[in-house]
Amino acid sequence: MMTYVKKCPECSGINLFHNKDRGEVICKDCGLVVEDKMVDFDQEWREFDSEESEKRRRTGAPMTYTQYDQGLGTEVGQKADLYRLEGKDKNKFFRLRKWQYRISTAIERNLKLALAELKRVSSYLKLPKSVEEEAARIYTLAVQRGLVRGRSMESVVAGSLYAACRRHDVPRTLDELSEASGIEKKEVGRTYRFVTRELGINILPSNPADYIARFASSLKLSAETQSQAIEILESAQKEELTSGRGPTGIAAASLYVSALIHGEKRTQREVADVAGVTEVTIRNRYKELLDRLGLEKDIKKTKKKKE
DNA sequence: AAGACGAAAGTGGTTGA
DNA sequence: TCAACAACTTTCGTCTT
Repeated sequence: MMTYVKKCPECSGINLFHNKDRGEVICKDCGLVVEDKMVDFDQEWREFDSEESEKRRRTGAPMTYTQYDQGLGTEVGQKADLYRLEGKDKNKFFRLRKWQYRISTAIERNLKLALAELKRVSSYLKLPKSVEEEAARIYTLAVQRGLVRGRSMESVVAGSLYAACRRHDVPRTLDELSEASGIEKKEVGRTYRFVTRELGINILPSNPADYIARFASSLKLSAETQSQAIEILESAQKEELTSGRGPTGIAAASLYVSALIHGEKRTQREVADVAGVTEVTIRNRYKELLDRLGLEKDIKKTKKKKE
């Protein structure tokens, strides 16, 4: 079973303590309750043969936020039942079905549509299930608080997904979200900020290192280049070159430099494209990196080697 | 000819009065 | 609510390989 959270969002500590009895995950460093909706996956009974297991099991499909009723809804009457009923029973059946229909409030209908859209976008971006779940949870909360009013459903879906990505350290750029959802980039950003602020979701600035792996692989760079890019990134953070700057630009520049050092040169254009920034930004970051960390000699070294 | 570089003007968002 | 501001983009001309 994969853990839900790896790092404490408050202090970034990794000493997370799973308290199964209370269904909580607690950060040992700062005491923050990181997650309080854990599901206890153990069964509390034992079964010795198939008969007992039939009798004692009482759960159905897992509960999930990606179904509009969290997978727990009741449907009145399935087709097969319909033909078995007669007279009074048949009337009863129709009455019940009508009821069921009326119970579905506007919220539920909205959720049904939205979650379909959410799944579509999520699978387009090949996002892990956990992120999809989180996004669905965020969206559900947003609907309940009436945050969708005045905004398009799609944009809130995109915003929720973006927020979920950030929380799970699987960063996708706003551009990618925008492309997948067909919502303008500004709009996605706007609703993302709005939703996270209104719901009080902590927004830790995304770590540039999280982008490296994905960028590196789409540029087909070696593992060495990749790991050096992360080293460069870390020293850049020590030099305080990273604060206030867009994380994608920094990640892109680190990769660019690292590729130069390893003789796997990529053009600024290529790197800029996968990172979703312009060459100019890469140039600026790149220059800062060379200035503050003595990297010129490393690049020259690989140049000479070539000759 | 393509890529790298840098200047200048424009954009959208944050901040602080 | 408005203006100043920082980061980033777009555009374009020049230099280097």
